[in-house]
Order: sequence, then structure tokens, then C-alpha cells
Amino acid sequence: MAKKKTSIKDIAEALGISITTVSFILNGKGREKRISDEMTKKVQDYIKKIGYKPSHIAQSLRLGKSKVIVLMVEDISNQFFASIARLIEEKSYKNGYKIIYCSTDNDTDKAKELIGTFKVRNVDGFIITPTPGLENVVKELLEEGVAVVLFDRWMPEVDCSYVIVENKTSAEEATRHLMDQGCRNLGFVTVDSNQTQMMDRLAGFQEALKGSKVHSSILKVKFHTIAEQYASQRILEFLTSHPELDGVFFSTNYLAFEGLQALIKLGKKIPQQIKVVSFDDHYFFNLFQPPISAIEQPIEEIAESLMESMLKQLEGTGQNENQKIVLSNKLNVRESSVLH
Amino acid sequence: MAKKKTSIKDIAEALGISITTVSFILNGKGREKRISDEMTKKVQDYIKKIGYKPSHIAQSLRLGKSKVIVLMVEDISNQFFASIARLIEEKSYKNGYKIIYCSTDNDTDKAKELIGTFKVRNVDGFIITPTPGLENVVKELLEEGVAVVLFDRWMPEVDCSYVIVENKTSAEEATRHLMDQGCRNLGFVTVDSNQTQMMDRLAGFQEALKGSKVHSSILKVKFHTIAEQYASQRILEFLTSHPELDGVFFSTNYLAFEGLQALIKLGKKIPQQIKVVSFDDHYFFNLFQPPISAIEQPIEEIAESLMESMLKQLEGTGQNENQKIVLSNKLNVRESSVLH
DNA sequence: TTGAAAGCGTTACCAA
DNA sequence: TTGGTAACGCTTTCAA
Repeated sequence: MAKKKTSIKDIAEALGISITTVSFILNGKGREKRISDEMTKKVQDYIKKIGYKPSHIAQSLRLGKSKVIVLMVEDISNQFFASIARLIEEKSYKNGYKIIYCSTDNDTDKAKELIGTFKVRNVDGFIITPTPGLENVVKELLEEGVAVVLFDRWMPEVDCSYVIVENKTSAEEATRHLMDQGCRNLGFVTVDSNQTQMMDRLAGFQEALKGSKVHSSILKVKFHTIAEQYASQRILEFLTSHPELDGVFFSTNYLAFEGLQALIKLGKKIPQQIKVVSFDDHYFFNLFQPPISAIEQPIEEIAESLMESMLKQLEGTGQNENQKIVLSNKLNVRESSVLH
Repeated sequence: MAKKKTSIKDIAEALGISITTVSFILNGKGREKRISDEMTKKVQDYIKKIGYKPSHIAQSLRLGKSKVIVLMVEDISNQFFASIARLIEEKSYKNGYKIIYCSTDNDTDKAKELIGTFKVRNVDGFIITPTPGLENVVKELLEEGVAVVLFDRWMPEVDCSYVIVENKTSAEEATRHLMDQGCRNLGFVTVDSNQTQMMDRLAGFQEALKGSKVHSSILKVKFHTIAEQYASQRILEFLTSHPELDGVFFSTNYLAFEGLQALIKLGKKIPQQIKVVSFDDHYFFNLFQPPISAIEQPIEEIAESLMESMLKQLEGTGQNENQKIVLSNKLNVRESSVLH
């Protein structure tokens, strides 16, 4: 039943020539090795006829490269990561690389284990949103000569290529925007994490407040996936115990979704009673009534930079500097944060 | 720099024993092959000490299996597929399989090419949302003994395992629900496609109408991704030219999103002026005001069934029947389709 | 109870 | 201009 695969050897036998010749032709070294045109043609025709494709596994073993890149994100079902994944996929397939993905849930042990599993498979590179405490593992990877690019957040202790966005600047801008719109009691809802992206957003928020008379209240909820719906209740309590708030900034979109749920429940009028801004723009922010102001990350550019940096390491000449890329975001002001 | 990898041979040399012995112990055949306990222990300790992991590539080559499953969906950045991906990932990693994903954009040529690329890599199985015209390629796969499970839609001409949902029944139920709520002029917005899932949803809609006096208007928009925002304008025109509509059924969630955008633009009151139901429930439907009624697919069960069927083929005894699994959906009635 | 060696499908060096 | 062959790292049969 299972039609056995033809190998390079079968071709050589069928054509009465050597494996070497076939291999050279397959790899386009015909000219270089000065193989006659008729021979080349004969082989190519035969290959096309029987539809032969070289075994990638064997090539990997021989070459020590697998043409596989691992995309390790926090949660592939999160819209932000899924969109990045889609773009990364496109770009890497175009360059002959396949993508294996995995989700860490921001769990260090899980991430370590996953990296271990993949080293065994000779994967050529890793694109990672690092979990806390992953420093040593990434260092090891680097020492072993594996290509690594971090994104979304980075690790100050590790000298590694990364692609991130201007978290602090954008958070500051959005906060100032709220203040410009008259907010005097701002809430900041974020996840309880020491990771750079969240720290920077908080820092931006606080920076904007410096020297102003605006009051601020901060809520840190523990890390969770949106499916858990954990934060909605916490945010509800937060909003209830801070009735003075006239503006709230969510540090990421799923917190905003949960926050909106809370605001709806409380019957708060946006933007009349409370103004809303969120990090990480999302299709729905536009659809929601009123549309929600949000900071849009340049998804396309992020994916582009990630692949560029990855390919540079993969195909590069060896000693290339680590690339540290910081991209700008865009604050999309919508009705949720402006007075009519 | 790059610390060279230790192989089974290095271990054998270091311990002054043969490769075979090491291999047997590694594969847990110590007992079976009656290798002495002290030898076993010695080897295991050494392996643990140097942190050796066998090369998966070499194993693949030798065994002809790669422990890789390809997940081929329409678009990995689509929430539905991303959620499935997340669950599939979890279940397959648990069973020692890795997942490579790719998006077809519902493009036949692209899908064919992708399948070609993966056959070369000895992947063990394919989980596929088939594009139109993929029948022959899938048949070939099956003939070659590769494990295949289709989902979301199936191909009547091909005898292949699949996991789908009760599209027709649910569409019928949702339509009847709209009729029960007093709708007399129903619109049905779908994509122009001959694929089973869309045909079945349309069939369900029409079935419900049979024998009733309810009028219906159908809009078929061409296939597109939500990023293109193509349908919003088309739906707007459709709604404008059918002012009599008092209910509309979207055959999939991204059409509903685009449709909601159109309804907002038109200033239509939901549900007072027009009632709305959509296929494929979504987090956002709950958040939208008013919350949108939708048919929820059992994502978890779908992923579960997919992996179960896949593993059965992969690890099974060979001649197992194809599994054709049809799961039930759940109509979540919300404010968008009921009178107060 | 352990070891030698063939073989999986390639690539690439060295010969011819 | 072409061919022989070692090597990549592993599993497994057969022999010792």
C-alpha cells in the first residue's frame, strides 16, 4: 500500500550512473562540477517524471541544519501572538524555513522544557517571548551557536538580539492624552510582572504623572489567560473602591476586555464618566461602542524585523552584532477618551 | 564556541562499552536485553551527568518517523483556528509530537505546495482544513499511509477521517429562533464557497424557512480575510437595498464583525429594528452591546477528537476504520436576537 | 550479557 | 566529467 519512497540511490541505479552525479545535479552544482548538459538534462527529466523530492531528514542529519525555526510565544491563541505568527509563517516559508510553535503560558519550567526538546531536533533558530527566569537557558542557546531573537520583552542580563516596542514612551503619551482630556484621577490596570514590557508601561504612566496634581491608583492582577476571566472581578472591585476615577489605562488588551466587562456591569458611561485607553490595539476596539482608544503595535514591522534578524544570524557570516530593535507604536485616539 | 554535541558514540567510548549497549539502555530495553543492572546504572548516571539527549533527526531517519504533525488551517491568526491550534499543541506535545503549522488562505495551490513540502520531511500526520480542489492530494497522502484528519469541513469524494460540527442543524435552529422572535424578513450573509461547512449552514437556513411565509435574502461575499475589510461595504449595500430585513444571520463570525460595523454605520438598532445571530461564537460577542447571539462550536471537543483520531492512526494497529465525527454546537441566545 | 555492523538518505571529499 | 565512499547519529539484527 504505502508506496515506498524513491531515494537518490534508486535514481542512480535506474539511470545507470552514480549517486554523486545525481546529488550534484540536484544541488545545482552541475556547472561547477562540469557535468555534461545532456547528463544534467537526463537526470532532471527523470526526476521530474517520477516526482522525486530529496529527504529533508537525511539532509538535516548530514548538514546539521534542519531549516526549522521555533516560535515560542506566551499563548498562540492570543490575537497579538497569532497575528505575529501568521506573518512570521509567511516570511519564513518564503525563505525555506518551517515554523514549529509552542506556547509557554509564561511558565518558566515549561519554557525550559520546550527549549530542551527542540535542541534535540537541531532546530536552527528560536524566536522567543521569554518567560521570567529564562536567562540562563537563553545564554546556553547563544553559546551553542543557535540563532535567537527575543520579542515583546527582553532580558537586561542577556546580550541577545531582540525586537521590542517603545513601551514607556507610548504609555507616557497615552497617559498625557488622558490628562489633556481632563482626567484628574487615573487608574492603571496591569499584570503583576517584572517583565520589561509591563515595567516600561508602568514607568511611562508614572513618568507622565510626575509633577502633575493628577491622582493615580494602580491595580496589579496576577498573570492569567483571558479564558480564565480572572481579572474581570478584580477590576470590578477596583473600580468600585475607587469611584473617583475619571480615566483608566489598561496595560494590555485582554485586561481592557475584562475591564470593559466590569464597566458595563457598573453602568459607567464611557467617556462621560470615565475615559478609557488600552495598550495593544485590537480589531474590536474599533467595533466597540464607543470605540476604544488604544496603542497600536506595528505588528507587520515586528514580524519583519524578527525574521530579518533571524535570517541574518542564520545565513550570516558568523560574527554579526546582536540587533536590538525598538519600534514605535501609534496611539489611535477614539471616542472612549475624548469629550465631544 | 559552539559546544559540539555528544553522540551515543562518545558515551560508549567514554565508558569503554559498545554503542549498542548504550542504545539499548537509552531505549529502556535493558531488561529485555538482560543488561546488568550495574551497567545500566553506570550508563544512566553518565547520561544524566553530561545531559545527553539523543538526536531526533537521526532517529527520524532511522525509524522513518518524525514525530511531527502538520496543522494546516485556513488562517492561523483567525481566532477560531488559533484556539484550536492552542489545544492541539497541548495535546500533541503531551504525546511527544511537535506541531508545524501553516495557513492556506483557502488557496488550493498553496495548500498543495505545502503538503508537498511536508511529505519530504517525513511528517507523520496532517490535520487539515481542506481547501477546495484538494481531493486528489489528500487521496495520495492516504495511499502513502500518512495519517490524515480533516476538520471544519470535509470532502464527500474522499474517504477520510474528519471532525466537523452539525452545521445544518445549528443553522436551522438559529434561524427558527429568529423566526420565533418575530422576524419575517431574514437576511443570510455568507461567503461564496462550495465547501461543506458553508453549504450546510445555508441549507439549514433554508430548511428552517421551508413552508413558512418568511422572506429571505441571501448575500454571498467572496472569500477574504478580515484584515481586508472587504465585506463591510458589501454588507452595507446589502442592508441598504433590503430595508425590510428584520433579522440577519451571519454564517461566520468575521462576517458578523464586518456586518456589525455596517449596522453601526446605518444606525440600526439591535434588536429593536433588526435581530442578529452569528455562527462561531466569540469572546467579543459577549462584550458587544447588545451582546450578540451566536452558535458556539465545541472547540475543546474538536481539538480532543482531532488528536484522538490522529493518534489512533499514528499509533494504531494499522487497519482502523476512518473516524467520522460530528459534534454538536450550542446556540447562545443573547440580547441581539430577543425582544425585551 | 554485550558487541559489530548494516542501513536510513544525504553530501562532499578524493580519485579516476 | 563522473564515481566510490566516509560520515552524519541512531536502531536493530545477528553473532559472540
